[in-house]
Amino acid sequence: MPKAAQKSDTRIQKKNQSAILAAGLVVFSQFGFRGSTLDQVADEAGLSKPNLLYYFPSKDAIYSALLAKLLENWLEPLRKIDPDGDPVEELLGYAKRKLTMSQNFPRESRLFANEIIQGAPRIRDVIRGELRELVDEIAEIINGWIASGRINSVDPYHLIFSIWAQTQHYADFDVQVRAILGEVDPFDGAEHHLEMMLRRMLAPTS
Amino acid sequence: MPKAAQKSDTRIQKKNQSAILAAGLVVFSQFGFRGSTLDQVADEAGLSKPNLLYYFPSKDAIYSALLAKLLENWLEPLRKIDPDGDPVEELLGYAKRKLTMSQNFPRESRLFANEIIQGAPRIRDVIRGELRELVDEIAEIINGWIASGRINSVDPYHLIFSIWAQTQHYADFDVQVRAILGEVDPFDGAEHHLEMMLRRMLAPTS
DNA sequence: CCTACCTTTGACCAGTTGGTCAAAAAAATA
DNA sequence: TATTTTTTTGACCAACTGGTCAAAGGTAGG
Repeated sequence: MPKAAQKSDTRIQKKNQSAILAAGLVVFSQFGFRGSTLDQVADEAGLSKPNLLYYFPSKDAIYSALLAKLLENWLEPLRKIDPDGDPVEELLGYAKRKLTMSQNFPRESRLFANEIIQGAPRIRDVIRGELRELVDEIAEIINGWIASGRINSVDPYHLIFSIWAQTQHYADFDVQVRAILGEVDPFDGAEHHLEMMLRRMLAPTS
Repeated sequence: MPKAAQKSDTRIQKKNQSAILAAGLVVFSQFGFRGSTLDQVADEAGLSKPNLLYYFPSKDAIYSALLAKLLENWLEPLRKIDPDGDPVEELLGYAKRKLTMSQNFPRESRLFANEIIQGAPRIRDVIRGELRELVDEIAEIINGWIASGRINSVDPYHLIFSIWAQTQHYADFDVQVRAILGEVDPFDGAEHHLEMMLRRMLAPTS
């Protein structure tokens, strides 16, 4: 590893570190932590294995770095929900942001899915802490909207789950979705479907 | 492996084969094929590794046997959709059947998810063949219901995806769901939410 | 060009992996 | 009980795993 006392990353360091993370994402998102090997990652990054370990102290360090980076982007869209905005548009906006993430960062989604399926050994704390609190806050907001009659009655937690489920499905089950749709681009129909679904579900029946 | 020419499985064979498959399910569903080891499976099954390989010729054989068994149960609920039944009740019934499967067989769901995330190397053909055809048929049925005005207009493919996504989410992301809900049982609210969502979405607005 | 540091690599290591095999132990059969 | 068949196991193997290390090759600044 480049000396800890170093002041800032050199040009080469920046290039190789990001090459390693990019390679790690490709490999880990497909095979999970235990199913991936350093040789695979090194190969994908176009570096030798000892060279990998010059930039990261261990396989675990690469994986953890990826997870950490991922979690930031993962929680962010939730925070953007505005209690003072129009309820339906806020929730719709959130769903669309998540869908766009599935489209643009499918590997990140699969990395996350892999980690959760394996029991979330490295992000248990974040999920039980930060994420849970954040979801609780949003649930409060949604309950407020319901109480004031601005949207239909729904369980806010399951509403959030169903947005997560539907948006991530297009990234995580990409292979299956494309196999069934054939030539059709999944994301074209997905956005329209999601919007329609949420509108019909949330629009107050007055 | 027990001699191929054998007439039928002995008592011991039946017991051990199913013990191995049960153990394989536990291990493979958590770590995927590449992330699992024969030692883990043997340990979980309470057998020695060479003993495992007396019943199954290879790690791959155990995994493939599990996948094959899984695929049967996986496609079955879709086939039960009755074109002559009440549209909303038929779709609701399907969704509930899938949710019950997530509740009772979460490991099977995760095994499937793992396989798909990894690119479905061993079940590509089934997905592109049998599954696709089956979904096409159901899509036809749904389109018929829409044409006759018995349910609201929806894209049948994305409707099916959203049922898959939401039901499987409770099995595949079990850890996350429970971390957020705390003491609350996810499946209680899930069924009600799913039903309400589908009814609001499908009920013809006349 | 020289020096000091940064980067890369080949050789290597101990532990793990999927899998084999002959022989021992148990069961079933006669 | 004697014999045949099925089941189990310990010892073993080659390939692969994550990781180390000393030495070689580059690079940047003086």
